[in-house]
Amino acid sequence: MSSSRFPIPQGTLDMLVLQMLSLGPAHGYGIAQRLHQVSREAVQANQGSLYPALHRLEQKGLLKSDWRESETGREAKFYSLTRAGEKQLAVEKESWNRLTAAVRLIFNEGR
Amino acid sequence: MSSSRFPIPQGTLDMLVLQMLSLGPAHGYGIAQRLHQVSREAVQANQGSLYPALHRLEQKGLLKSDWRESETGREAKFYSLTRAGEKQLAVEKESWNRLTAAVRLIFNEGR
DNA sequence: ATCAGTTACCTCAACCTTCGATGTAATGTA
DNA sequence: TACATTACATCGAAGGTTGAGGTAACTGAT
Repeated sequence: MSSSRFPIPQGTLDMLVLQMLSLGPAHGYGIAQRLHQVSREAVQANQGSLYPALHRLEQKGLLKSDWRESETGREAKFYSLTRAGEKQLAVEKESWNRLTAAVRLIFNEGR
Repeated sequence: MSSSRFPIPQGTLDMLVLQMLSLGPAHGYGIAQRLHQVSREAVQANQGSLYPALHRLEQKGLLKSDWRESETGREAKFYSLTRAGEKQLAVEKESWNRLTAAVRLIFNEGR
């Protein structure tokens, strides 16, 4: 409630979704929960961002989906990484690392 | 040329510009140069992103500008941080740190 | 039986930023 | 003369996030 939430920058959500799915298949709602828990409440995936993200990732061939029964016994759409998705995750991690390294340099210059 | 450039995520450029100006006043072109040098060629600010960013930051009252003679003896628009800009920079740094910390958690979970 | 809360999916318009292209103009240099 | 650099600017296209709204089924409590 009170903790000021930072915005998730453009493109970052895709990477986080791919990362979550690298731990195994999950449905949309579950991905949001994983993200929330694993980040210790820091990341709160908006449903209005998450579902479109899943759709475009699937359309790009980075994910595939099928309907299965969820842990609660209800039908849910489970997503899993494709080979291309794994590769893309590696690429985006690498980009992220370069970006954060650059920002670190920028902040540390001129102490 | 060959080094694949990562995109600067939405909102990040503003923070980087503020940070550059926290080192002292500079004109747009100079900010781009500082960014490029300080980041060791990793960040390449697009002029089509940079000038609009400067304009909106000034409009928000985070920067102020005046025309002065540049190092090369030509007229240039020098920007400098306002008090509000300094505060905003602190806020955005804090957000950035929370974001990167969260992403680090997400990546490290499940090694 | 009803009400609230949770699980689980989805869509849409508004907003904002980045990108790449394009344009102007002055200076320096080969 | 011609090209690269400095230095400003604008514009449309593209793309993703947000917040709001909507559907539906299941659970537990009153």
